[in-house]
Amino acid sequence: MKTLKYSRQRESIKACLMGRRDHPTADDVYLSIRQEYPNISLGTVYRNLNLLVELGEVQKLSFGYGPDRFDADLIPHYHFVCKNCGTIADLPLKPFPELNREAQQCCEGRIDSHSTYFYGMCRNCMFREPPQD
Amino acid sequence: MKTLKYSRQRESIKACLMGRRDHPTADDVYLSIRQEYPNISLGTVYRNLNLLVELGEVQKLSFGYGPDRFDADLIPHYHFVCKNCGTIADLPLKPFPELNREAQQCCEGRIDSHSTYFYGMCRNCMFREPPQD
DNA sequence: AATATAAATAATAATCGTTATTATTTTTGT
DNA sequence: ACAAAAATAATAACGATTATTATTTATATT
Repeated sequence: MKTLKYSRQRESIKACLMGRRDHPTADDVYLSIRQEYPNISLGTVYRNLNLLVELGEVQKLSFGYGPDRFDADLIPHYHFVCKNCGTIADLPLKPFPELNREAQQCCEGRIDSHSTYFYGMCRNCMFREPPQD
Repeated sequence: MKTLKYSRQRESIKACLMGRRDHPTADDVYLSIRQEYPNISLGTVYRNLNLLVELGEVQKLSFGYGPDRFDADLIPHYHFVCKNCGTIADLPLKPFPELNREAQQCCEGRIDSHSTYFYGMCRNCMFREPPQD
């Protein structure tokens, strides 16, 4: 069988993710880790991020456009995406289980989960941008 | 200003989308249109699909993995994704505006919309696949 | 501590989905 | 019929991600 072996790179990747709140992309993580391990390769970052997702230690966020993001905060929560600047923010909002129940009532298959992203304009952009007409 | 000109290819693309319920990818549409216009190019399909989305005549679906899908059904509704076979199904479920309201209460920016996808196993796969342990 | 193994790595190529470029064709207004 | 603008087919380029491979590293066993 395939056993998991320790790797300092993986530790560093996980530590990096746990240390930030900005939902970095694989490339963001790569740039950050490079300061400690200057010749880590991007492929290693991707492989370990995916591994951590499989292990359930990290979650991957995919919303419509741009590269995927990673989040080490395992407490279930929704995300907000600013359509203007692309920033992702955590919403301190517990996922609604009743959504799955509602959907189940009109679905012939079995519903296990849902993913919801909220879109709009973040506070920063609201002040910086000209008001919409 | 930039005016829109008729194109038979665009008409065919829209007709194709309106004629099917399976949420095809750009490539699916391409293969279908090729029967009528054997040397249409994939770029033309992408360009027109995006144009139709901008015009609000078609919606684009992006959920986590794989290529984007397109849907000519403009009545707002949610979608179900089978994690086993990848099929997309419409859920005859009106989007919940209260979701936006709930999220707005704990968001400093302005929330305009949300996108929700439900994941699970479709009826077909439930019967075909060994029951999960 | 030395050795054998299996897994992880860095470097790099390859893939996938999509967008950009450009010379040519088609639409449309005069 | 003609000119101007837009759309096209063909193709190159792109960004994000995965696959390949020779080398290095971690770990279990001697």
